[in-house]
Amino acid sequence: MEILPHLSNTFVFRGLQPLQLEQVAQFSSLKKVRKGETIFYDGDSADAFYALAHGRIKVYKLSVNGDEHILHIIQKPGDLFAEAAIYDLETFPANCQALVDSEVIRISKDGFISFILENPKVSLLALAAYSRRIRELVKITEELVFHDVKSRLASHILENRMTKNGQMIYVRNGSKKELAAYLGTIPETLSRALAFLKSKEIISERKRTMTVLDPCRLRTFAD
Amino acid sequence: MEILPHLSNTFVFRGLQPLQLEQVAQFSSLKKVRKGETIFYDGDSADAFYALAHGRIKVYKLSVNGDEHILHIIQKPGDLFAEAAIYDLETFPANCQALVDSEVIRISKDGFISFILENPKVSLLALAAYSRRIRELVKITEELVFHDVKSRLASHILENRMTKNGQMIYVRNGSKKELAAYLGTIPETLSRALAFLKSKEIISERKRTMTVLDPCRLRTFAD
DNA sequence: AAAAATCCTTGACAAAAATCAAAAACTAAA
DNA sequence: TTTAGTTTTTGATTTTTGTCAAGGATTTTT
Repeated sequence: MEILPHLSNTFVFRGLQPLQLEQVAQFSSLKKVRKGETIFYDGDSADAFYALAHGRIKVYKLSVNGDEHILHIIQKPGDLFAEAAIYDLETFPANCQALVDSEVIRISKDGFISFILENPKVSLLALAAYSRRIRELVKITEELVFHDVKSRLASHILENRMTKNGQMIYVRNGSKKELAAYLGTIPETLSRALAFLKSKEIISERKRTMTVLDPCRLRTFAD
Repeated sequence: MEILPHLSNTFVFRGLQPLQLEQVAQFSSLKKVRKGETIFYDGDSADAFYALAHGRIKVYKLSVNGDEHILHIIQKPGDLFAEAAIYDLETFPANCQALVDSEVIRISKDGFISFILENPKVSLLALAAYSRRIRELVKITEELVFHDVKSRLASHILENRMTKNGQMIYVRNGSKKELAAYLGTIPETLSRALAFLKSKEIISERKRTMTVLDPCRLRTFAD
């Protein structure tokens, strides 16, 4: 059980005393999930929440005709998911599936609640985590309402870019279908948006790496 | 100072002991705001959060060209707003303005944090409140991605309807412009969506009251 | 390396929604 | 009540996005 190092890497439990971590470990368990495996379904009874140990997890909703909309992709070890369901909901409000072979930590709802009651400082960390998620979601709705696909793509690239020897690059880690779902559109529309940016020589693309050729003009599309 | 009854009506402080309420009152203050008055602007430093005593408040973002998108309308006394900014943000992430003459309770950030640390049970209530907001926002993004304006309108009516002597009615409390912004669209498009539902005799409208003539068919548009 | 499967792109078209402009309906003020 | 103001509706048009279908490209499997 090498669960402790993973726990101390979650931002809710980071900075806890070793003794407190031991307590948390008592109501937590490590679970391996294979690529494509579902961790929980929309509507499943929610008696736990999860932290990512390593891998890639998607949290998504399905529309009546089966289109999926990705609400959240968890890929940073230590990030929590499904916490929203814990406090006042009986069932999970979305589906959750591993995109690659992953390991997740399952943290029991009841265990966590009694732990919080005994360790009030932890609750402030949890509240902060929640408020971050809220702002993330507010950002998403704002993007959806104010901006078209081109500009949502531009923002996304600018917010997730890295710099590699002077070049501004964005490395896509999922499929384009996934990226499209994340941006609230479909692969065809994403493809056209990308084609547009490439035709204007604002970005270039090779494999999973996009290079931003003209950051300035990309920014004008982003807002 | 008739602040105590208002406090005990907020869902974070509901159920608190009189003594605890007194404590909360010490770092809270009642503020009158006139219609149109701004409570805080996007970017203002966030050293407090708010609860509605009575009135109507909008929390909204402005796009670069001045279009407003309403993220949240607070009209239920006791509802919190601007809490997201408290825990890990220095500034408010949106604007906030009174839609009618209102009274709000300003709750100091520092005061609240020390209070939580001494009263861990309250944090569970706060966490529950947060998770509700998260689900609300998830619901909004989902609606925006999956559904067109007609169906967002239909859902909205169905979720906010009341029953008055056998009739299923929806009473609009803001302007249509406000409703349009809330639904993530513009007044013209809302107007057309309404005209459509009226032409099909699914709803009728008189003043600010819409009567649902055919709940069944309205529901088919909602999903 | 060939075959199969999946993913991505492109085109033609249809639908949804935004924009612009103007008229109509409603409200509030003089 | 008349006027002035705002809000709402309607029409014509354009832009954006989705749908469907087909062809390429890429990856995976055998």
